[in-house]
Amino acid sequence: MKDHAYPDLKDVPVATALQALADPVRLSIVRKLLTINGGELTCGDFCDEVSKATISHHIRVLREAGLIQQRTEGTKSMTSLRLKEFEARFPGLLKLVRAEEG
Amino acid sequence: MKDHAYPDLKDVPVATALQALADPVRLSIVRKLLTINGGELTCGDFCDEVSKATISHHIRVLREAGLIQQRTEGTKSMTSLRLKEFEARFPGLLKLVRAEEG
DNA sequence: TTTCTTGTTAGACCTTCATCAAACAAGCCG
DNA sequence: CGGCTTGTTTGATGAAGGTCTAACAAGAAA
Repeated sequence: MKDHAYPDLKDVPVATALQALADPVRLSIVRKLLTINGGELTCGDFCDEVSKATISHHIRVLREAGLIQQRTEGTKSMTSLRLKEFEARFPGLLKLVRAEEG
Repeated sequence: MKDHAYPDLKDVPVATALQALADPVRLSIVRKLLTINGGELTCGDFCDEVSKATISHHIRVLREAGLIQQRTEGTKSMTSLRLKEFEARFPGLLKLVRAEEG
């Protein structure tokens, strides 16, 4: 498993960020990451309702929207939010997601 | 043309608001409304790049997401942002849209 | 009334995208 | 080495939704 590149947040358009968050599965992923306060989770931790292939797809969308970063550890991919950077680029957006505990 | 109902903002999920704003045409509509500082525009004012049927569709999506309100005046439909209410429900969201003058 | 203007709706078309199974890649562990 | 774990990728499928034309609705204007 190779490491993935993730974008500079100043290159991420608002529409991309909004679109990334406008999906129930991705919203659920982000919320899970928010509840553990900036900690790391593996893809497997998100596979409650959909297949690992689907999760892998959504993780990619979130990564390309600048929301998350990943670190490879053995066969696992440790995923965490880019909290400070994302908040600096899109102030208040994550707070809206956190507020509604759906 | 009959008047449309628009939702109570407390009943609008975050995902609905994000999805409404995650489209280039709708983003452009909202930005036009933002530039005139809470004023009113007709559907025709948005028909630069797409047909009036398409605009009507997008206006409906925005209305059902609680972003806009409409007032009938003759054959025209005066559209304006629900600035205060939307800001109260989703603090900072419209500011993100306004910030990026795309 | 007839015509024009403005917007909505129905229907069709097509792109995007969410989803899955299956195959693959790559690191761990016996 | 061979099997196990974890993710990724590919290809197919189906649903959602953006777009248009054409038909319609309703007020304005002549």
